[in-house]
Amino acid sequence: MPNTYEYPRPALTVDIVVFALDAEDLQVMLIQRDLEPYKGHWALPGGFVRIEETLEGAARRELQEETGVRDIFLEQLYTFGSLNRDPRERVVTVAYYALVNLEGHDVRASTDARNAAWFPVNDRPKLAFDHTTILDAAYERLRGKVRYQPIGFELLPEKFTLRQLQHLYEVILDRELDKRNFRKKVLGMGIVKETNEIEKDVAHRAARLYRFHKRSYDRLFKRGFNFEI
Amino acid sequence: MPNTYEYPRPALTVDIVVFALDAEDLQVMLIQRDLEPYKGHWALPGGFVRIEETLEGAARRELQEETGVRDIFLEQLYTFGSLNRDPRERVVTVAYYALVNLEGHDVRASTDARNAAWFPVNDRPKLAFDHTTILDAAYERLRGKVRYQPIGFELLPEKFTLRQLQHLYEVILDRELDKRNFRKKVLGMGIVKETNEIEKDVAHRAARLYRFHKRSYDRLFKRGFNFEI
DNA sequence: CCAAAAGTGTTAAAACTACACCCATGA
DNA sequence: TCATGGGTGTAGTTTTAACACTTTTGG
Repeated sequence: MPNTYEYPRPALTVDIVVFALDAEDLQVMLIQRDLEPYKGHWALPGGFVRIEETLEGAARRELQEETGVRDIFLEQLYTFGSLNRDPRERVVTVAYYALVNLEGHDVRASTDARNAAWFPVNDRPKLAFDHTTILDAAYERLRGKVRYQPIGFELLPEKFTLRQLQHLYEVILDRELDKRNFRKKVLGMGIVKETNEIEKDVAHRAARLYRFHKRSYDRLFKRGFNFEI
Repeated sequence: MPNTYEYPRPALTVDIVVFALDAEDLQVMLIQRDLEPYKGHWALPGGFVRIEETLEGAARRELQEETGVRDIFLEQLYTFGSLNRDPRERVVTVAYYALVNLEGHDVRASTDARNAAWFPVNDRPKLAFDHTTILDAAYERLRGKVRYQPIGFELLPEKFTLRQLQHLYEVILDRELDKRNFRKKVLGMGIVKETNEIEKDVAHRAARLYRFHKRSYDRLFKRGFNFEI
């Protein structure tokens, strides 16, 4: 008999918290459920782990199927296994968080016959299952990690202004930063390289565009350098 | 038919990396396997998650069954799910790491008819499965986390000397620290309280004993205080 | 010519680093 | 009385934090 085991096994799923940044806020992508339980509620994208795919593989597949997003920064967050997470049966979920830049990826607001949409992290609907707990954990991880690892760049287009970068940190850390000190610090680290382009279509002096220089960062990191905003 | 599912499911296990500190080194607890595969090899304590217990519950149960250790600091590390971790079938494991103080807990070197023993983290045998990867990840997590969260105290007895605390950081961070600067910093944070006891049975001037003051730490932490060694 | 954001240095305060000697205790 | 670690302060350097004006550009 296939799929029969000596002892009962929990179902295993992945759920993904996808963050993006618009001009105002940090956003999270949610999907409206079309099945019970929690039909009609908003939830994190996710689904079952297949027997022949890795956890990260499952996360990437679900993300593409449900939101059209691919080739993005994805990192494991935490595994949630409390007993009554899902009213149907025991389900253990491995949660991931992802960072995308809204310009570079064609994140459709609706795919796969489901309703997908961005919500501000701080102004979101009630979520299905324990997804509020998962989202809170992801947000906290992001806030913590962004300070000492240069993952924030994943939320920006390849070329960005220092103002955009500062805005990113201000939104995530939820406090204002001093412009001069911020520039001094970021430029002093030598991990962004200026391009010879400037931003376009702005109604004021155009700012220089910079690019994250992973090569420099990796070199510094190996020497014990501590990226810290 | 019980334990039969529509789709195949991976087995779900927990594995625990238990760290302790002796006078010299950081140690890790390993168990010698008495069954195939990897019979006779050393491995991390761990085992299957039962359908009616949480992940952390499974970790604590296995830890007690296999090593006799209980009531200790335990934190989820990472979930490992690559396809061929286990030669028998697909097994996903949720790894935890634990910190114990050798004085306070009666960690028997052998229980449950198995052979359990401490090994220096930097001088350990080859491990079964992907347990070397798991141990390395735990060690890295410990090194990272100990610097900005006061989890190191879990490796010490309730009352400890500042020298012991400094030694702990030197071993984990693998570098020497300046005695005066270290004391200045730790005492300046106000998160250890001196007791009016001194150490005993030492062949030199006895040092004052201190105690970690969680209350003060929690208060500072809420105000955004950043514990940093 | 106005509105809006770009870009740019200095100074005071705080934190960090390096460093050496006397003291108390038990063997 | 000797060996061992306990305990203590200062000075130079580096890092951080606070702060305001001129320039460029498009509307």
